[in-house]
Amino acid sequence: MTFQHSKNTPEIDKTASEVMKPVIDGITIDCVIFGFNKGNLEVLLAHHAEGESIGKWGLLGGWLKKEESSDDAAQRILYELTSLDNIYLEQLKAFTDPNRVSGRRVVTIGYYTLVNREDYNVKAGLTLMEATWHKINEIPDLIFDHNEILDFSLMQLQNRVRQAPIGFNLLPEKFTLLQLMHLYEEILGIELDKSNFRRKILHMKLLVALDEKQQDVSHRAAKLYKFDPAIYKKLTEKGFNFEF
Amino acid sequence: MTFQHSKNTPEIDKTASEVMKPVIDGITIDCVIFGFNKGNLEVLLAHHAEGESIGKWGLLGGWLKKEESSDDAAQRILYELTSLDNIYLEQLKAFTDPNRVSGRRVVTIGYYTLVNREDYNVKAGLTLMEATWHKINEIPDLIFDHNEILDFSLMQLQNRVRQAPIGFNLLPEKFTLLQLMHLYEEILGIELDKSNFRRKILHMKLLVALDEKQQDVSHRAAKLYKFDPAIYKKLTEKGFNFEF
DNA sequence: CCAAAAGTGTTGTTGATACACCCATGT
DNA sequence: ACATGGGTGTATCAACAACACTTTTGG
Repeated sequence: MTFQHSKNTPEIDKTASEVMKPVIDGITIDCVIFGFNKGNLEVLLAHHAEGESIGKWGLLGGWLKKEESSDDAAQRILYELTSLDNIYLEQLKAFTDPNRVSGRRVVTIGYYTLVNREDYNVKAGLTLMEATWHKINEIPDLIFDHNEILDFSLMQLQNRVRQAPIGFNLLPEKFTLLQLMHLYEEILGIELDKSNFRRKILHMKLLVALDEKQQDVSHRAAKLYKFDPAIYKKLTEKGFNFEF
Repeated sequence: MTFQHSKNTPEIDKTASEVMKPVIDGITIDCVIFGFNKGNLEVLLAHHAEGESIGKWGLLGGWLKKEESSDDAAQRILYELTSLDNIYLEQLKAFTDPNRVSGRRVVTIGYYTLVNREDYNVKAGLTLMEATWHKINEIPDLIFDHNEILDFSLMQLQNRVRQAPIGFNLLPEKFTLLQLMHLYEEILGIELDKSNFRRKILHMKLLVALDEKQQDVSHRAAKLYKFDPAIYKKLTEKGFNFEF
C-alpha cells in the first residue's frame, strides 16, 4: 500500500481547496516587546479602548498580509505601532489552539523583540498613547492566549540569553558592567557575584572598554563599555556559550 | 493619537473578514522524523509518485483541520502515516515565505520528532512503501522549502540535545554507553573521549545500570543501561545542562 | 594469541565560587 | 565621615581534557 497523495503532499492536492476553505479565518502576528528600565525587565502592552476586549491589555499585533512573510509582517507591524526599526526580532512559534479566539479560527505567530528603551523614548511615544510598559512580574490578565505567549517568550528569552549575547539589545550603546550584570540577574531571576561576573564577561573579550565614565552619579563613576559586534561574529562562528 | 483598533486587536476587527479572505489558502504541518541507525542520524522522507512533484522527496505532512491544534494535527498525521504513537514531538516554527509554494499562499508549521527505530520497524512498514530513511548528510533536493525546514530542525535538535536528554528517544530502551556516546557524536558532529564521556554521563545519575549485557558481539560485551525518567524529572525542575 | 571494544586510573590545567578588601565620589 | 557602588586579589574546589593502561570476549 502506498501513500495517499492527499496525505503526504498536501500543497498540491487538487481536492485541497474544499478541505481548506473553512479551515482558517486568518493569521495574525503578536509581538512581545521587551525593554529594560531601572533594573526591571518590562513588556510593552496595548490597552484596548473599544470593542469586545474593552479595558483589557494585550500584546501588540496585526494581520499577516498575503504577500509578506511573517518576519516582514512583524517588522512592519512593529514599525507601524512604535516607529521602531531595525531591532532584534525572533519568531517564537505558532499558537494554534482552535479555541484561542472564540468564534473564529485564528492562528497567531508569536514574535519577541528586544528594544533599547532610550531609542524607544526618542522615536515613539507620540503615536502610542495607549501602550505602556509593564514590569514582567506585574502583568495583568491579557486578551486571548496572550499570557501564554508572553510566558513562552520569557522562557525563550532565558534560553537564548545563555547562548548568545542578545541581551545587549536591551541596553543603551554604552553601559557599565554592573548594569549588564543586573540585566542578567533580572532576566534569569538569579543573583550573581560582582567580582566573578566581571572576570567572566571580560574574559570573553566581547566588550570594548571606552575612555568614558558615568556622569552624575553619587558614587565612584564606573567605566563605560560597549559591545563589539565584530568579535561577537568571530565567536559565533566557533560557537560559544554564556552560562551565568 | 491612539491606536487604530484594527491594528492592535486584529482578531475582533469587524472589517477583518474582507482583509482576510484572500490571504491564506491553508495551513499544513510538516514533520522532520529523526531516527538513529547503525551510528547514523537519519530522516524519514516520502517519495512522491504522482502530481507536480513526481519523483521528488519531501517531508511527511498534511493539512491542519479546523478543530485541532497544530500539536494534535502533527500527532494525527504522524499516526496516519507511520502508525507511530506517543513519540517525542516538538514544534519548530511557522514557515511563511509567500513564495514557498508557487501559486498558493500556504503556511506550514514545522515539527520534528525523535523515534526509536526498533519501534518503527515493528509497527510500520506495511503502510509505508514509499517512505524511506535517508542519512542526514545524504539528503536529496526536497520539494518546496523542505530542505530549509530540515536544516532548521537539525539546528534545533543540536541545541535541544545540549539542554535536555531528549536524545534518549532515538535509542532502544536498553543501550550501552558507547551507543549513547556515538549518538551525541553524530548529532553534534564532534568527537568525544570515551573515558571522559563515561564519567560525565554517569556522574549525572540519569542512567540506571541493568544486570544485563550485550549479546552476540564479537568482543567484550558492554553493560546495558536504561534512562531513568523519574530522575530526569527531578533534574529538570532544578534546571540542568548537557555540554559535550 | 590477536583484534576490538569495554572499562579504569592519573595528571595537569582551567574555570567557578566565595569571600575579603581597597578605591573613588557625592552628600 | 560615611554611604554607595566601583573595582582588585586570592584561596579552594570541582570539572575537564588528554592519554596510558588493563580487562573481557570471540575468532
